[in-house]
Amino acid sequence: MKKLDIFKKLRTSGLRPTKQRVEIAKFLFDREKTFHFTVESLEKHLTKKTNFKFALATIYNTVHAFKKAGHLNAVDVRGKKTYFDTNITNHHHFYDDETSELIDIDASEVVIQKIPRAPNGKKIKNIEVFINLKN
Amino acid sequence: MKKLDIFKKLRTSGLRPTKQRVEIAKFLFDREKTFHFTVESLEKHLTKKTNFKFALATIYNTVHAFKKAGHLNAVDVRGKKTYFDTNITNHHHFYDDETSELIDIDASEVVIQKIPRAPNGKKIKNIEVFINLKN
DNA sequence: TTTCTAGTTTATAATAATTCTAAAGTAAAA
DNA sequence: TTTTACTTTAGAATTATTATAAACTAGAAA
Repeated sequence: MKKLDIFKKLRTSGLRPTKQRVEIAKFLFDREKTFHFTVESLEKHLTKKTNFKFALATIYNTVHAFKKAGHLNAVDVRGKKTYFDTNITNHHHFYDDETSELIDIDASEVVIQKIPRAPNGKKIKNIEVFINLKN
Repeated sequence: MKKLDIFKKLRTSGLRPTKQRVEIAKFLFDREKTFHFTVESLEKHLTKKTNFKFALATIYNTVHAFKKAGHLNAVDVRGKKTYFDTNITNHHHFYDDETSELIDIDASEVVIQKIPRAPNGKKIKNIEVFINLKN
């Protein structure tokens, strides 16, 4: 991902490119494979990688701005922490309860043959499939 | 649901039938349709319906014992609170983000034609489908 | 029955994740 | 440059949940 694209992510999220935000955006978006994180894990990675300090509030704010702009997705997983996903394409997840690990499943790997129609005046926004794992 | 069944739910959860627990079990299981609740909403319903007082800790403990015994399911939903479901059969959900409302979908209403196989040494425990709604 | 014991309820404290706040700092417009 | 509006930050506040310990109670034992 080019440097310009990082700035574009920030700009389209309504965020000025400050030092912290640029590092967060680089860390999240400058990679081949998508990945999953919590605010806590992101903070650890960032401080380790950059030697700067990141207030948790800054990370929360930035991540939420990215989510609002559609550059990140939140994933609903059992437990207290919120997981985020840099994969914003329509896709699904394996979830391993024992390790709390999420694994992406490409949308093409899941074919749904039949679903009920949405209730009274509602429309279907999207479909999420969770395949829970055990050993 | 017969009174005996309420006591059976408690017994099979390893819980003595105390006043509070009997009321909780009656409220949860003595109904035609399954329903969804949080600990907070359950507390409100119980105090309104019975005029007793229920410490939150009692509700947490009881609900978790029911879950552990398989009489309740936890549902992963966006947001901080944990939702529970008295429907313990294999099934799916509509979720309405705007109203935070969950609606059951019978397992037979969803047919999945293709899923990927589980990763390295893992097995599939179950599959949950969430159909997110919009207006 | 009454007594005793282990399990229970309760209020409150502790914890954990997240959000808020207000002061000090910084990017970018003027 | 100077100014202004937006940011970062540390720490306080909030929210959901879990832990604690003292008072209470169901059910076994006498």
